Amino acid sequence: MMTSQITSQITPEEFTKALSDPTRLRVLMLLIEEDELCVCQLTEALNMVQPKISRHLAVLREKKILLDNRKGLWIFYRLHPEMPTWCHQTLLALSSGCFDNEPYKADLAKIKKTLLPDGASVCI
Amino acid sequence: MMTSQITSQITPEEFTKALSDPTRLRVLMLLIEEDELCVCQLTEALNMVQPKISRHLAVLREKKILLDNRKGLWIFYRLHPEMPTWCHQTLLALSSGCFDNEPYKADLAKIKKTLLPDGASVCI
DNA sequence: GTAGTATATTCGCCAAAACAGATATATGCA
DNA sequence: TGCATATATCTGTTTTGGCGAATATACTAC
Repeated sequence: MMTSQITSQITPEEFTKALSDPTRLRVLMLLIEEDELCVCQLTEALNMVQPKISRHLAVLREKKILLDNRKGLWIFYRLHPEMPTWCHQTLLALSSGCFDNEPYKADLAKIKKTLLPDGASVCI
Repeated sequence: MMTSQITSQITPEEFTKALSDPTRLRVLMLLIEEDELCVCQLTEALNMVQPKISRHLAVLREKKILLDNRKGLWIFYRLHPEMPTWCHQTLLALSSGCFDNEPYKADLAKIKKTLLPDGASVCI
């Protein structure tokens, strides 16, 4: 017998609420451009204290918008691969409104600087 | 001399915050499908008291997401024609996540019932 | 003018959510 | 084992934002 796992999908209301915080929006915009980022990279790029970043990451993780992946001491976050298509397209549409403006442009520039040319990431 | 009117554009933070309320999201989803709707149609379709609808419409109007247009006793709201493209595309992406589900499906059905076949709208 | 209808706004209250700071947990290494 | 680093969570406080109810405004018809 096959038991299908019912993974409750995020609702549009939950999704827009998750996007409604400026910090979370900045994180998501970065993760549209970069496959994965660790907490310390985000803390550095957004210039915020670490617990603040972690709390917002937890919100996005609990809604299955982000997926976390520990690699030793670091925990990397990425857009959840099973996120519905409409969520991804919403983020893409928003990104075209973001990257012409601050702080999104500067955030991305800062992140790019912490990435090695071959894509390997460093933590400070 | 030509003086260009600097109309401050909505920011992505302001936009996502405007979308983060369930009532406002429902209104916007309806206005993606219907060119214009008056307050009493929205009040009826969403089954909410009129001041509640009006307050949420005011939020969207102040952010220039909606444009109001009085016709006698009725005030019709529509998506603001000068809304940035990325806003419109964001709403479109969200709509494909909404209309398979409640309450969006039922809201739209209710609205359709209050429209005359020729598109002229009636108020109850 | 008055009356009636549609819509907007104000006010006081309450709950959700963000915050700073302190602390806890997990991992790696000596 | 003990220590250092990265990240998560807890706690108490403050801010934000939605709500119901009452009231105000705008328009139409008489």
